[in-house]
Amino acid sequence: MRRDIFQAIADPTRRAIIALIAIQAMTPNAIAEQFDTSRQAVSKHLKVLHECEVLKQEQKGREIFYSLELEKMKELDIWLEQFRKIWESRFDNLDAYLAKIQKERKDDQ
Amino acid sequence: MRRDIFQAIADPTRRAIIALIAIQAMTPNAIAEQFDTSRQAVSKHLKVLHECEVLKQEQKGREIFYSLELEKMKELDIWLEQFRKIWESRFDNLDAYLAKIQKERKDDQ
DNA sequence: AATATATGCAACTAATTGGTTTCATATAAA
DNA sequence: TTTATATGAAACCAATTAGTTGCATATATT
Repeated sequence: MRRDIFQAIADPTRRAIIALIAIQAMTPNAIAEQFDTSRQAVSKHLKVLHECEVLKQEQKGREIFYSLELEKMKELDIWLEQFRKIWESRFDNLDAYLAKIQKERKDDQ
Repeated sequence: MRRDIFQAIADPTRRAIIALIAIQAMTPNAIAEQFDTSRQAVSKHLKVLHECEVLKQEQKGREIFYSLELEKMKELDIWLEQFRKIWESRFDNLDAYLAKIQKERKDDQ
């Protein structure tokens, strides 16, 4: 089964769980209260996120606290890097273009 | 049907198509040659990516050139921003911690 | 010790996905 | 004008997904 950060964030409920947990560690019950779906459905999402290593668990008695594994989010950031380079270079081109037409206007004077 | 950038990049073939097209605009046939799947399967991926506005089309005679819509990739970047803030603040904490123990060592001397 | 709470797993289901093959259409080349 | 090429759409299929309900287990609480 495909288990990666891209598949993990494809589902909107999972993205909401990630955003929720980014702020503070939470138990499955506390998380489930924030959604309209059943506790078990949330539990399945947590399983997926844990298998992708997006979340980590910490057992405290009968409770389990899930927290965000920031390193995994960085993987996404790294993938995005290639496009960031492109869009920055396009801005550079725009800068160069603006400088060019500005120079031309100056030359016209 | 859910059609967003997150769902668009969930599939590895689609991510490969995006990366391929980021470099230069390409026709469906040229793209399909890069993959093991059929031209029609690639065509379906292109349809999804186009519907998500990740790709844009430009018709030239009987050929269609697909190119990347960088703005859509920025949407992803914006979503990531919230986590970037967190991990930067954690690094700040690490910096503060390192400064603290360094000071303590100094005090011990 | 009996009961309540927190959690995960199994079995089932409807919808979606990613692929295939076949067919239709539009443009270019002979 | 006939033929070849580029592309998308339709119908179908197997696998996956996201949800449900019911059950099992472990830890607290009474």
